[in-house]
Amino acid sequence: MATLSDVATRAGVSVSAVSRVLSEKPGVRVSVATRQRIHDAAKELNYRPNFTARALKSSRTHAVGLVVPGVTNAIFAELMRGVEEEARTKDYMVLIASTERLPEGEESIPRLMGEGRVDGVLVQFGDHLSGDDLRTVTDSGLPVISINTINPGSGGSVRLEDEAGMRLATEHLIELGHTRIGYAGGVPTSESGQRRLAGFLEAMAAAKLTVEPELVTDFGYYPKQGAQALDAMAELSTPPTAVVVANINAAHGVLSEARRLGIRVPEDMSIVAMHDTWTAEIAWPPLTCVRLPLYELGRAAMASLWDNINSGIAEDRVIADPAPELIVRESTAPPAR
Amino acid sequence: MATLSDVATRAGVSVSAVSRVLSEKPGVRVSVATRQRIHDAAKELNYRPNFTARALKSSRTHAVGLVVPGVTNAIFAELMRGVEEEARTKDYMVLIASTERLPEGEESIPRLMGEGRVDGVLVQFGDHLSGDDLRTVTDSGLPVISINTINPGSGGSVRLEDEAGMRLATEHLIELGHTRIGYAGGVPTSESGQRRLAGFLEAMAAAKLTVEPELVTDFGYYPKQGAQALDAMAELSTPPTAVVVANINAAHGVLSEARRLGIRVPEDMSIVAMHDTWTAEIAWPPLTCVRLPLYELGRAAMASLWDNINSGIAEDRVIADPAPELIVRESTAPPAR
DNA sequence: TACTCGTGAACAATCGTTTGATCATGCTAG
DNA sequence: CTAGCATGATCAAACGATTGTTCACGAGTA
Repeated sequence: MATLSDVATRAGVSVSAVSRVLSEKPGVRVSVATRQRIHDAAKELNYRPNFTARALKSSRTHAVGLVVPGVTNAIFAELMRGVEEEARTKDYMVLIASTERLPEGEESIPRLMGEGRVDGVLVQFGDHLSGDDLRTVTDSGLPVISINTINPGSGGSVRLEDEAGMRLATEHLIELGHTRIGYAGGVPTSESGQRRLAGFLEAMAAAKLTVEPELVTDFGYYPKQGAQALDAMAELSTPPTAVVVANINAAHGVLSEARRLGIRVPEDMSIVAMHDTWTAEIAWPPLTCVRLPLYELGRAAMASLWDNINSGIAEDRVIADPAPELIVRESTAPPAR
Repeated sequence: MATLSDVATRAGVSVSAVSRVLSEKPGVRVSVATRQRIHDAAKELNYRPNFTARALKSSRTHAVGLVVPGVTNAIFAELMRGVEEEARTKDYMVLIASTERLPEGEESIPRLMGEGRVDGVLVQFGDHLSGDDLRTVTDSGLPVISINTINPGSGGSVRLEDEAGMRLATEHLIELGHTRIGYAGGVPTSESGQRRLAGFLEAMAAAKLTVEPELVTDFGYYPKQGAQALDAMAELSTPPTAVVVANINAAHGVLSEARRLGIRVPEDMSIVAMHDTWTAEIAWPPLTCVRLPLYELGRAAMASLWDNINSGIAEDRVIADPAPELIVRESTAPPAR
């Protein structure tokens, strides 16, 4: 690990000269000859600036934290891919902090943030992460971008067109001729969950369809909770002929539970899900989904955080490009008659 | 962000006193009174040691890099979960570096490693990452643990019982009565790929079954390549009645291609796959798999790296606990007769 | 009284970079 | 001939923590 002073010695100049030349700031007065010698020496020694020293001096770590509920999740993976890629273009690194299975009293988030490890944080709140945790984060004074939740405190946010997406999904079922439509939503405290429900209700209202309370569930976004939702609906005297599932992971649970209960999809029941990950295609039947730009959401989140870090501006952005798109596969069909 | 000297001022002592008290090294001589004042001051100011300063002084960043081929991958996710969790117990953070879609000439890996950002690196080589890249990594002088590949240079490794796993998968098909069994493997340059193929061949040899060369393919571990493999086998005058797929992701591709070609699974063809991720259950039919301890592999990798960082010892470990296990679902059945 | 020794705490150097201030040199202009 | 100035480079002070060394003080001993 060659240091600046190693290079300086080899080139026969001072460390400051080396630093200035190598950092290529405009307006430094160094002769062509020494410039050359410095570059040569640096190359010969394979010099790389020490990140910790740089970070200490400049109080910039060129790293951001990404706080997510869990990593074994295709939705998260897409998001993360976007974050990663955008970070690369900005010359940033990404530190993952999963809140999955956090022992109580766990300190990893405050530690991540309080010790100057990162220049900012991207937070995607899952069901089990509350506003309190968010406060811990925002109170740290670090730039924070929250993903899919409008940040109540300061700090910006990025989110998707959840409402429009759900409307699209619901309209698809309505167009197919369904009138008794169920809704399997996320936990009611989640903000994006509320937006999705709103989208569903809007579409139903626009079609003058009634929404019976027992057809609206809010167990959560995971496969097991999707299964729970289906159980609840299947128990009804007249189950719905179609279900809008607010999350594709939950939809996978709905699908397996349907199989277990002998409900044929889409013959007995149509399923349409929010988010289009690669798992939609391997499911049986392949899931009809509404594709929201998760990858772009990740990129936008990182880009916003970068802006926030560098200029302090914090906005709430809605990622609407590409627009929500219905991907029709084989889990939806007209209702049996 | 309170610093040591802020605390020192408030407690009316020197920074060194504060440092010694707060770091709780045994054998420091500080009176109970000042000790108390220091602790109080630290608490009041919510002092947290600055990570960059600490790292610079101690040349320990308490962070490791995790280099993986891609993040949108259930196998990787399991692995990463293990790494994460073990890292947490060791008070380490994980920096993800995905080699997916790396622009050519991309420098992110050498940068990650060369700049003193991390204390060590975990590398999982995908198909498109060669020994050359590995050399870049090992040459940096940093502790490296390679995952699922025995490191040709120095540095330790952790891997799974690929051979035993494939034997288990193959024996399952043999026991069901299959004799004409195909093999859809990974790219031949991959070391774990070679071990898996060996396991398959061993099991076949032990059952005195012949392995026709055209039934052994090596397109790769991704869904599309699984589909390719099936295409190649379906074209044969007498296709196999069962296929061992060396990777579950490829198996998903096999399944959809089978559907496209009108091959019923398991009636016309049985499929057994390596690795058991949550996607196995959402597939149709649910995939019979061999479960290898991916999560434990991740934990072991991180633990090994930690050992390597702290004591310089580098071993090649095989993670054999829990042992490979066959999970029978619905993609395998006796051959039609 | 003078000396040693233990105790509790401060001093100061260091890690590798960055950057404002300073300095030596040679040249031009008055 | 010298003040003034642009040029090219060095000096030195940070950033925040760690740690070997030194120092002041009082108690114990000869």
